[in-house]
Amino acid sequence: MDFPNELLHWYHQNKRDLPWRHTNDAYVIWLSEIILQQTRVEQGLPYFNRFLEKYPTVSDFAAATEDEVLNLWQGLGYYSRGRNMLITARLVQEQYGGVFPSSWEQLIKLKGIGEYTAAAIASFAGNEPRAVVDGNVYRVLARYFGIDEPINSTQGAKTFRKLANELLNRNEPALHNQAMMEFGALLCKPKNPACGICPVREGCYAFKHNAITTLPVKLNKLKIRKRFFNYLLIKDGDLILMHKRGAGDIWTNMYQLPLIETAELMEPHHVLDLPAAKSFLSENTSVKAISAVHKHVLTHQHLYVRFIELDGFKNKPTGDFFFIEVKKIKNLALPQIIFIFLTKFLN
DNA sequence: AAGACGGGGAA
DNA sequence: TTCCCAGTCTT
Repeated sequence: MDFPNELLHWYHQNKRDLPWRHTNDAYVIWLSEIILQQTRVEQGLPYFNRFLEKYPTVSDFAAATEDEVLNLWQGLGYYSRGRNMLITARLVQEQYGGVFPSSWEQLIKLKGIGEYTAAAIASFAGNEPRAVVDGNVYRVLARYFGIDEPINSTQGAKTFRKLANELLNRNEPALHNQAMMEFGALLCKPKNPACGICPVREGCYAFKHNAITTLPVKLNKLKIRKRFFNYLLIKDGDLILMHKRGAGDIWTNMYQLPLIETAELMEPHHVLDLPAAKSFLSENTSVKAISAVHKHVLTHQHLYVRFIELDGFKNKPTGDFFFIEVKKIKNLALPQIIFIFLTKFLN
């Protein structure tokens, strides 16, 4: 049996029972694939169930508001996925009459759908012979065939895409793709792969040459920026002052407390002396409480976050600032750091 | 071609 | 800590 067929055989015996594997509905497949981008199955699963329950069809999704979608997406990260889904759902509703496309050529044009997702939906929903190349596939192919081209270089991506399509079982593209990914996720794992029970280890370059830990090769030059966030907690009875973030930074269009960002970690007293703080303060504003510094880790940034509770405020809020009832906070899409703090603080 | 974009789980 | 997850978009 050749390599792809061995994996297919392995898949039939070892696959997980996942809800999106019981449907051919392109909309449902799309929902699962977007949620699973850069996201573990266990983390995405509850979101998939909630989204499908709230938006059973793409028409239901298209009728949602961005606030609603982001609120449902809260905690999953990479929020542009949620915003792009709404754009795509509305386009599918308008241009395709609410019928989600399942051909690669149509899918690749949609917002939030790249090469991987187009191949996934086209093969799972349309039975189109397109090989998926995700993190699992990169790893499995790099190890088995001993490919040391960086998976995140332009040339490397081309090499792996070509190989993946050569291997593709064109009679069973959906099962083939599922098998490749499942094998990478469950057996040929990044760390401590289960080579001891691997059905294809005899043909595996990395197993034979003891290169499991060096393959796949990935160029990594991640620059991490430090940022210092001072959040102001301003309450007026059972109202709390909130701010809607704009585009061009993390957490686009999500909600936070009034923020004063500083170039370095500062004492709260000095933060309040800054010009940026003036619009929130009056002569009789006093500091009520100061939180410890919370470190919040993002992929490209480390946030050092402090919450400063104030008594009294100055102006009627304008623009993107507004007071909202505390009990309605749960309807806003909040970054995790804000959500966790407020959940604790308000209870 | 490189950088930005979240959050969490595993080792 | 470090890695990386059923990647995509922007510059």
